[in-house]
Order: sequence, then structure tokens, then C-alpha cells
Amino acid sequence: MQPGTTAVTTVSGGYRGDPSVKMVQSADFMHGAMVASNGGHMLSHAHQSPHLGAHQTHAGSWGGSSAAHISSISEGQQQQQQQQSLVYSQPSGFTVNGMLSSHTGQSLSHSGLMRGDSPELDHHHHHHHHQSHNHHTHHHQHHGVGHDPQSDEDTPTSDDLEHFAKQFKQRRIKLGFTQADVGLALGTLYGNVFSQTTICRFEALQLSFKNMCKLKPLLNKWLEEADSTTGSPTSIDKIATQGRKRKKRTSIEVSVKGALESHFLKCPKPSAQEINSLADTLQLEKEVVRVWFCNRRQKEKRMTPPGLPRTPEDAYSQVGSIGPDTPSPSIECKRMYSDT
DNA sequence: ATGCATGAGCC
DNA sequence: GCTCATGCATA
Repeated sequence: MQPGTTAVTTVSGGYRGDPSVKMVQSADFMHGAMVASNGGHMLSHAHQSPHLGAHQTHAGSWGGSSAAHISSISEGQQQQQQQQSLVYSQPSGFTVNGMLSSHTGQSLSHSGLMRGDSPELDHHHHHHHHQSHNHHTHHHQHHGVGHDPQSDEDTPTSDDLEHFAKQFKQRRIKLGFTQADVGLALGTLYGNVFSQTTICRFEALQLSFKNMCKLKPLLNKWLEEADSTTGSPTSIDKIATQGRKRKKRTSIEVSVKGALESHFLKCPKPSAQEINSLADTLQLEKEVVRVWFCNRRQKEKRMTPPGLPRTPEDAYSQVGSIGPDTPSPSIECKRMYSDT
């Protein structure tokens, strides 16, 4: 390695189109995953623009003011610890309640989430579900959890999704299932397999609004199945893992990340030439830089903004001069040259 | 739990 | 090449 290497790309080249190496990905994605000591992000600048309707492309698909704390540390820990049962909990059936008898009441109900913000997600389509509070009709009775007011018919609001995600996580944990278990179960039940990552991001509301809406019905059905003690031996049939060759994950140095961040603030969508220059300066592959910006933009569109270690309660303490983002002037990034 | 990556669909 | 949904691999 050269002393000037900014990123450790373990493998370079030959990952696609090279059938010499075959490696089936094992399901042990949780090895040493007991590091639930996070809760905050390293990104402390937290640039979020609460003022929509401006010249900005799209500042947050969720309306920005969701203010949902990602997850409590206490929940995260107990969730991580149970991931040791990745040897597929269901050998030949759905032994739902056959493994959840070892917990009694650890997950206290801590629904600290009540603020009335109206999500205005009018950037995708024009569905007008402005969360009209027409509660003139009597709401059907629901005992405890497992049922959401909207069912899975019409489009839920961000509040609904937020609530559902929380409930889902609670139930899931109480039932003794891991996020990976749920992902697999969805596959066996509906044909759509999902990874632990997706389930995790759903619970943490780190998906786009549309994506959340798509997954909610599925997860809701799983919930019903699971908690109804359905001893019905559902067919377990997990699809064979695709022998995909994947590029080794590039580890970008912290300093380099900082540089990328700075550039992102100036211009979230750099041109190919800009990317080229950046890649050259930071000694990274152009593709790596390009993908980094893509991922960075995606992160910006999530409900939970990048780096927001404050709880909804804390949000009340700093209103007025909304601090997460210093209102930067609209620095429109433009192409350096036009080679046309 | 999250960072980097893939791939499908769109332009 | 971008967005968007999704996930492997990893800290």
C-alpha cells in the first residue's frame, strides 16, 4: 500500500465478470453485532432545511419535521442480542410461540411521541391526504396493538407509519423474532424476501415514504400471522442465494469523508467532471465518488435526517431559530465547462 | 445499525 | 447517469 492511499479497497478489479472466485454469502451477518453503543451520528453538522417550497430540489420527502428518534438504545441492544438465532428459527414450520417464552415484560411501553405536524409530501404525486382530522365518526375499538386505524387500504400518513413502525418493532421483539427472521418470513409468506437491513430501516423509518407504504401491508400481515399464534405450518422455502460477485466495500477515511461532505454541501449533484476532479484529489475511484454522492442524496431523502440525535421532546427546546442547518444561500452548482 | 454497492427503470 | 429500492459486508 502506498502511504498516500486514502481508501482501503481490498480488492480492485475482477469482481465483475470474473467467475474464478465463487463465494456464497453466508447468513451470518450478525457476527459481532453487539455494538449497539451508537445512538448518535458522527455527522454533527446536520444540515436540514425545514423551509420547503423554495428553490431547493427537494428538502426531505417527509416534510422534514418528523422528529422521530431513531431507536432507543435499550431496544437496540436487546434486538441485537437475539440475532444469534439466525440459523432460521423455523425448521419446518412456524413455531411462533415456541421460542418466545423466555421473556416477560422487558419492553416497557415508552410511547414518547406526540406532536402534530402535518406532513406535506407533495413532491412525488398529488395525493391529497392532508391528514384531515375528521374524527366525527366513531373509531372502531382496538385493544392494544396490532391494528392501525387505516388498515392497509388507503395511503397512510407519516404519523401512521411512524406509529406502526414502532408498534411493529415492539411486537416483533416480544415475539422473539429478529429482523432477519421477519425478512425471511415475508419471503415464505408472500414471496418477497427482505434482508435484515430493510426490516431494520423500516423500523427506523429510514426508507422513503413510498417504500414505507409498500412494506407496511406486508409487515402488518406478518404481524397478524405471528401474534395470532397461528400454528399453521407455512411452507418455508427460501430462495437460493444468488452467487453474486460484489465489489469489496471501500472504506473511506474520515478525513476524506469530511471532504466529500463539504463538497456535497456546496453541490449535491456534481457533474461528471466535478466527480472526476474530486476523485483525483481524494485519490478515490471515480465510481466510488459517484456512488457516494448518490447514497448521500438518498440519505437526505429519508425521514430520519442524517444525524439527528435529539428526541422529539428536545425539539421543543430549540424552536425559533431552527439550528440543524444554517440557512445557506442558494449556491447553484453549475457545470464547469460544456463540451458540447 | 449503517456504509458502500448493485441493478432496474427513466431520461 | 440519476433516482430508488434493496442488500452484502462491516464497524
